[in-house]
Amino acid sequence: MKLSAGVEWAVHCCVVLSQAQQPVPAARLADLHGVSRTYLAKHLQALARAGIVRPVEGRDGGYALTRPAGEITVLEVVEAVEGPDPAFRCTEIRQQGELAAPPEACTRPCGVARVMAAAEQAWRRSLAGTSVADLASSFDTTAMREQLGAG
Amino acid sequence: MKLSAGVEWAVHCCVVLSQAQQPVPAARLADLHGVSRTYLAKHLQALARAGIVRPVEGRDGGYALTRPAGEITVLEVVEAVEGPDPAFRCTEIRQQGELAAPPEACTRPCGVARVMAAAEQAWRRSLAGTSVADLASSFDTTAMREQLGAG
DNA sequence: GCGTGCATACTCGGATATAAGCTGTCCGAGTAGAGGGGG
DNA sequence: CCCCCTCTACTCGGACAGCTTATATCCGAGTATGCACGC
Repeated sequence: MKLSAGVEWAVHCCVVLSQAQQPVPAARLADLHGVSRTYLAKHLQALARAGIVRPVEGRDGGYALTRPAGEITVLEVVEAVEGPDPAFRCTEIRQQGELAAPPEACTRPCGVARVMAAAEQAWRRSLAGTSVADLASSFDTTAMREQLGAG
Repeated sequence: MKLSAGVEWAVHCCVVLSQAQQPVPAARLADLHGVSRTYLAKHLQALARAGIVRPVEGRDGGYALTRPAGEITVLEVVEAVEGPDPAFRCTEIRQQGELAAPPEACTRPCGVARVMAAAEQAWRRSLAGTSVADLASSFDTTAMREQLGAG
C-alpha cells in the first residue's frame, strides 16, 4: 500500500488556501511549498473536479476554497487526489480454481473483502474526523498570511 | 492508494493452510485459487520471511502455518506482503519553499502526518481484530479439507 | 531381514523480463484586468 | 470627466515523456522419499 505524494501536497495547499483572502495561483502554491509547479497543477485540477477548490480564471486568478475550511474534511482531499476506488479490490478468487465456491454460496461478499472493507471504513472515519480548519490550527497561520499578503 | 493483489491471494492461502494437516505446495495453492503459480510463490516467500508460514523442503514438502490460525492476524499477513512501511510518508514540505518553518518549530511531527498516521493506526487496529481462524469460519472448510485430502 | 547408499523427482529460492501507474513536463485556449482613445 | 475598446499578460486545462513499482516468469540449488543393493 502506498499513498501518492500528491496527497501531502494537496492537504498543505488546502491549509494555505484556508488562510488566503484572494485566489492563489497554482505556481505560487508550488513555490510556497518548494514542489514542482506543473505536477502540483495536476493535483489541484483533481481538487477542482472534486468540488473542493474553485478555479478563478484570468489575471489575479488562482484557486480558492469553495467552502469554509471547517466544512472540508481531510478525507475529501485524500479521495479527490487518490480517487474514490477502495484500496482493496476483491477479485472473487473464491469462485475460481479447484475449490471454487458455487455461485449460490456467494450471495454475500467474500469474508476477506468484508474484513478489508471494515478496516478501510475505520481509516475513512478517522480521516473524516479532522477538517482543514483543525489542521490549520497546528500551523503558524500568521506567517502564512504574511507570505500571502507579501506575494 | 492501492493494495497489491497479492494481499488477497496471501490471505486466502492462509485460510486454506489453516485447514491442512500436511504441507501444501505453492503450485497446489495456486491451482486451488486459479492464480499464477510463480507469482504466488513470490508472495509465499514474503510470508515465510515474516515468520507466518514455514517452508518444508524436499518431496511432499510445501508450506505450513508456523502458529495456530487463531494467533495469526490479518494485519500480519497484509504487512508481510505489502511491507512494513506506512502508506503515508511525510516529506517535510513544511520545511521547504517560501513559507518554510524554522527547524526549532518542527520538534513535533507535522500535523498532516499526525492525522494520516492516526488513520492508518485505526486501519491497522481493525485488521488486527480479525484472525485467520475467524476468517476460516466464514468459508466452507469441509469442501476445503476434501480438496486437500483428494490432492 | 536389516542397514546403507544412491538415484530421483519434487520442493523452494532468487535473478530476470514486461506492464501499469505515479511523477514530472510542455504548450495551447481562455479570461479578467489595465491602459488608451473617443465622446 | 466618463465610457468603450483593445491589448496584454496572466491564469487554467489537457496532452505528452521518464521512471519507479507491481506483475508475471524462468531456471538453478537443495532435500526428503523410495528403491536397490550388499551384508
